[in-house]
Amino acid sequence: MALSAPRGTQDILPADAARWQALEAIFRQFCARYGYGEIRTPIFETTELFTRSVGEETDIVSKQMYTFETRGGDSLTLRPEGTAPAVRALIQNNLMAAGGVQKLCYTGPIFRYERPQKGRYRQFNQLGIEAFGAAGPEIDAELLIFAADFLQAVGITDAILELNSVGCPACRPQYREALRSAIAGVRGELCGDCERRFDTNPLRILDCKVPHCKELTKDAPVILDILCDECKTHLAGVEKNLQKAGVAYVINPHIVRGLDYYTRTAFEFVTGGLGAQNTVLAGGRYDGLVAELGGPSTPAIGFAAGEERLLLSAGDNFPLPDAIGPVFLAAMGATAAERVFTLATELRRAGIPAAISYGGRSLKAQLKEANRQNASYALILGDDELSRQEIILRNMSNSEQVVLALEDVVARMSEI
RNA sequence: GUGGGUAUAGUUCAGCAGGUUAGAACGCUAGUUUGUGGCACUAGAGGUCGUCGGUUCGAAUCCGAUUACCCACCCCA
Repeated sequence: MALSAPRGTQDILPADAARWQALEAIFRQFCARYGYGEIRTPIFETTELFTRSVGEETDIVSKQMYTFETRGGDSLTLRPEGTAPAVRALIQNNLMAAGGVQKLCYTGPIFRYERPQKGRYRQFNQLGIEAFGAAGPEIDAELLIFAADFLQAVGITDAILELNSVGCPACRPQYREALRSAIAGVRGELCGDCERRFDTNPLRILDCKVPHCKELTKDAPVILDILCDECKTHLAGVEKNLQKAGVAYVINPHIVRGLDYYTRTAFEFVTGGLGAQNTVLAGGRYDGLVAELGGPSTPAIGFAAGEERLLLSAGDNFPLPDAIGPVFLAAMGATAAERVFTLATELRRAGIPAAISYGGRSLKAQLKEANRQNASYALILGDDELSRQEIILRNMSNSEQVVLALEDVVARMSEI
């Protein structure tokens, strides 16, 4: 019985790896432009890090994390997100002590125990950035410009930026109560899920897909009406800077964040083609988290994006750089095959990608192999048995051929 | 955790009112080509029809269970 990978995981095969490498290269390029330095944190952390950042009671902690116990009895968890580990590392290594703004970026696997579906896996890869120490709206706008341009650069041209403010500890509780009291009268008419959400997460009721729920809540208050002056000013500042940069956005007051440490700016870039998972990149401001995890009170904002979703969403628009295939060395005859092996080594040591075929196949088969490997050129070593020891350089794309001397081969290939 | 769909060759799929040796396309191997890839033609290899059980003289086909994958709900840090 053959084994398969666990549910919700996948192999990234050589044929796809080029896309991943290119995606991450583009991301690193943007990080360099905007001054984000890479941080690599452990794949697993203490469970407490996530229970403290996410909250003890949620479904997230109780059934969506990969938590396990060490032999020594410590509880560890495969990281279910990138922000909390980054914050932990920031605090532990005292990065804020350097003063100014700390900008961190990361890529890597994330683990969530969920039922897989389109664009959703149990192990997936995220790329993300976090900026610590800047409270004003400029950094929000800068980060959104980064995100918008990055999505463009990877070929996602139809993503829409949806922007909202979730308020702050001063005004969000007021909104939550205003919403509850507005809906309380029709609570009995809501669907079962919303009935439950009323207690657990009333803001999510506004996003219910059931038409009747939508109808019941269409006149419910939105948070933008209830924001405090500071939050309003902040949002206005973000919008002004986005407009100056020419970044299109829409205000969507239904964007919510379940957790209390989120403040003010919240956003999602949404797109079609991802099934029910229509968010391709999301983030927001979390001025409360660093202190929540025991660090100095530090304003912060970040975003993260699932790399699988980015590639899925970009599809054929993804700007895959042209792969330059190897030089393929083909042999006519047994002694020529030995010369091929030696010459391939010589070329590779000179830094030139070289491929050969294995096992003495016909010349036709060897050239077919060259084709399969997307070879740019083929070097055909002549038949020793017929004393035709010349080397033919064949351009695989237009079949042009020239004859080379053995000692010229490396120099000639270096030019190409 | 809940619901729906699918499972036949390396891949994408056909076959299914139950009936001898299970098909196609593409891919693969080789030949036509005293050695030169892509095009064409020809031949060949490759499947215990997801697994287990049941009905039947007979099951890829009908029934049940199970597993895997896909999609959606819940959740979404």
